[in-house]
Amino acid sequence: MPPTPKDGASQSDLDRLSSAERAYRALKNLILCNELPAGSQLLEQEAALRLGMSRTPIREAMIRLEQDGVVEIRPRHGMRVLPVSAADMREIYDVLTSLEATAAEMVARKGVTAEELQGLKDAVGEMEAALASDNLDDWAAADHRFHELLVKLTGNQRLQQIVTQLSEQAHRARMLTLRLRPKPVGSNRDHAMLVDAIAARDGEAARRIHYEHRAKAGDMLVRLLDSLGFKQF
Amino acid sequence: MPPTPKDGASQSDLDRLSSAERAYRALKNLILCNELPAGSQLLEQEAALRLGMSRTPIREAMIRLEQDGVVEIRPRHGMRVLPVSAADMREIYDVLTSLEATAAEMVARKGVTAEELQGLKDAVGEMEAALASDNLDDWAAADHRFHELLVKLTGNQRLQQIVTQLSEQAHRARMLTLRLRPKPVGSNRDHAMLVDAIAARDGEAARRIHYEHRAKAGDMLVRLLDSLGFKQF
DNA sequence: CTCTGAATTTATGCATACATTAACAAACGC
DNA sequence: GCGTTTGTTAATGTATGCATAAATTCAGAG
Repeated sequence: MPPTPKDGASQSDLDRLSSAERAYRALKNLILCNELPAGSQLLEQEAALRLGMSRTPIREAMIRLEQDGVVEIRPRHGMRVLPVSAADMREIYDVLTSLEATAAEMVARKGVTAEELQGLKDAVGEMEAALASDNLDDWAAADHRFHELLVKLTGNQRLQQIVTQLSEQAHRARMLTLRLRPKPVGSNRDHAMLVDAIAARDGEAARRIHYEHRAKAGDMLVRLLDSLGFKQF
Repeated sequence: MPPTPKDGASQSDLDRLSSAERAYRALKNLILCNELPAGSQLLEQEAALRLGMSRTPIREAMIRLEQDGVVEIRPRHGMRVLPVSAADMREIYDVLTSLEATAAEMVARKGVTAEELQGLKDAVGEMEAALASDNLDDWAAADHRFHELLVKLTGNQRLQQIVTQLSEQAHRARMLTLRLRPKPVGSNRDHAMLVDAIAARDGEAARRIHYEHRAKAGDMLVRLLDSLGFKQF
């Protein structure tokens, strides 16, 4: 096997990508990292200059971002990074809660291999370690991996794609509120319980546990965003 | 109020739409109506000629269709209308079942106005009438309206958008199997029961009824597609 | 007859040109 | 001063040109 980097893209990989694809990834990255904050506007020409390409691939990237629900294209004002209000977060979490609870049930009913279970356990372990060392960024990354893995284990690609899209929409707001909320100790407990339910192939319990887990997280985020008002978003 | 047509697009409306938007709608329409059957390929130039515009707006439309999950863009072969296999249908219905069951519960808990409830009842009535007069196309249209209205009543726009997208992916296969399955008498009963549960604001029952309803429909479609093999798709 | 490889065709990806029209600003009338 | 109107600017939507690279075809060797 040639030396293939497992994640991200190597230089040569990036090279062979189309400009439109590079533009899409670059812009999405800027947005998800809050480097282009909510409300920012970016003209096609500006983006083209910034990324060193012509307007055409930029337009194509913007169209995709608009369908992803992270920007809005306003005919004479370029693309505008969409703010995520408390109401938006409510919508997103209502759907995420439904889908991930279903995912948990599906995975529990179907059963998982020892390695797959270990993957979930590893993520939980990382979350506990991160929490012990007070590293919230690491915790968020591990939490994200856990949820991502759970959904992946369903094998349902549409489910994966939709959950990813919604998670990305919520990502910026989640990052901004990461340090404003109580330490997620309950979260780790929930995840451990879910892993047990999956190991026991108890679909009923898995659904209930994960449903409560996501509902709690959603309520907290919505309340936080509400209390923040629209200072950030 | 100026004479605004309530649905569809008037001539002048169509006129003021961008070519890219017209291309998107036209192509999507061709696909959903099976005029471009699954597996069809269409080059940019062909589509441009067909719709009387240049390749640029066609490209933009194709990009959107690809993100909608109805076509695949294959670099030297134009766009290809994606087939919907039994496994795809399984994926789609698993997600739809989860989301619509949640929608039913949300709507029941929230409660609906008399007019909204009547809208649901009207759709059920149309389905019964269509079934009585053996008009399956009308039945399918009314069924679609019922499900659409149910989701709309949640007020969750993201939920609506996702359900619409999945329904569109499933639409062609559903149409093809419409006449191959037993008459949907149970379906009408399910809908009537759901309406009652919503009227009674019984979220629990609403979820259960609609979950079973969608699960049944999904199983039937998957079995049908399986038995068809890949003749059509 | 089959397989290989080179030449040709052609669809695409991107850049660029251009017309359109919305946003902005300045000037004018009230 | 203030509202209106007109003129200007500039961002977009679409068309088009062009280089690239993939697919196909055809020829020739085995």
